[in-house]
Amino acid sequence: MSPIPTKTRGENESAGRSARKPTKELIFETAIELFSRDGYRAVSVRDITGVVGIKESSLYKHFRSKEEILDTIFDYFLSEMQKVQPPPGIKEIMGSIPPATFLERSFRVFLKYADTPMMAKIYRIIVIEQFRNPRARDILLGLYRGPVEAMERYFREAADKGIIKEVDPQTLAVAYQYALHALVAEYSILKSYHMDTGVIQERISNHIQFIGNLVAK
Amino acid sequence: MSPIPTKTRGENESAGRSARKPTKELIFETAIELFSRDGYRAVSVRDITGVVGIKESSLYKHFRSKEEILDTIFDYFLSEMQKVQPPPGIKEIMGSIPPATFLERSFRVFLKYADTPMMAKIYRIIVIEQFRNPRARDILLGLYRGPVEAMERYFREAADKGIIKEVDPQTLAVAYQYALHALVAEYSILKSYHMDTGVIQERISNHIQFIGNLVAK
DNA sequence: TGTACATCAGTGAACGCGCGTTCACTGATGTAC
DNA sequence: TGTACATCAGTGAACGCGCGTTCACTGATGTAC
Repeated sequence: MSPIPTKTRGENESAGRSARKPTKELIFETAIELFSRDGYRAVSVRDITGVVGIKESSLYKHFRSKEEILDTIFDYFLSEMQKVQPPPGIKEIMGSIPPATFLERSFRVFLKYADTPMMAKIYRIIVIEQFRNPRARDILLGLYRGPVEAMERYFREAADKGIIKEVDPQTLAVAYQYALHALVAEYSILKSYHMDTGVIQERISNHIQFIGNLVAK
Repeated sequence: MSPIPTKTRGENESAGRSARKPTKELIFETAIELFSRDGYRAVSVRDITGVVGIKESSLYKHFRSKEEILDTIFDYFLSEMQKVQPPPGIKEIMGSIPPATFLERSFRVFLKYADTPMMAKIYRIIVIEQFRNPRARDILLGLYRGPVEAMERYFREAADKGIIKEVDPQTLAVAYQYALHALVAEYSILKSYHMDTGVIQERISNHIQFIGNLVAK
């Protein structure tokens, strides 16, 4: 269930050239854009409604408060992130491909959902708000721990089945995923300032290959 | 040269029981405390002066503007961070100790300067402001790249001297330092919310040992 | 097909409040003679 | 030792401005009969 219902009474989806996104969606997207640039506190309701093209009082027809917009944004992020795991058909293909290929494939699944303009912006909001907003904190802690646990399970099972070398699965998962996390975090800064991301993308591919080959038999 | 001069005319350092920190220092420390909790924008000049115990107009006797306080905070962070590198006597001891010990020792030097209450708080400010403030961004990018470069040099030289295995030094440095960066970032969140940091500290020690042993001959 | 009614997005004005900064001032302290 | 002056941290009041939210309203649209 999407946290942003897009259809309400009176909207004509087939309106053609004059079609315009529902106002609630415009508020939602504008808030993400502005919050991700300046942080929740620095963006005013008037900033948002000014971009959307409505008066500030109209915003309250769609959201009960400014805080509710932020909550809706976090809801959306979580619902998208749920799609990342589990990697589809992990059990079946695990034994038949080299670990580097498995890691690569898993990372591409992650990118598919996480490397969209909207998710990138929400990630920035979470980073900005992590010390102030407990929900942002919990989401970010989940982004640290979830992938490590998932990768630890993979390394353990793959080692048990004799597919990869016997290395402590948690140690390996930590070295792999925490590094990946920081690499993605740097990528996120660079992208938000439109700086060159070539070097960091190279480092990411390289790291995936390195850990994959490290455990390959 | 400290960005916060602590002595001015009229201050009596040996004043005994009635001694009080210079107001400029109190403003500086209070601003760090509040900015690190809520972010620069969310903290008002009145918030700061209220804690310090002066009127808001008095703040402008010490800082030209609210923004100048933030700049002074960044100055302080950079001047402290300069002390971290280079690890003292790196060249001499490099060959005589196992790589895991070298990494451990380097990390302890980092902790000595970075894991103080004040530096931890400034780090949080930098994280919060990274997408909005170009100085915060540059400092954070330096925290990603500086240590990687330093460790790359170590791995390269150590490999050249036959002290460690021949692994691509940059790949190794990336796996080592980026993971460490993310581990420290998670440690930072946990500490700011007074949550348990035992698990993450264990992971840090473990990671240092893992990479150290990985390249040991 | 025509009419009465319900729904609801959007409006305009206002609310109490806090923002960063300025400015003429006070009064304590240090310095020069 | 006493006096005149300079320095400067701190004050109190005010500035123009923007904040999140409320509220009675308008007017377009869909629904029921």
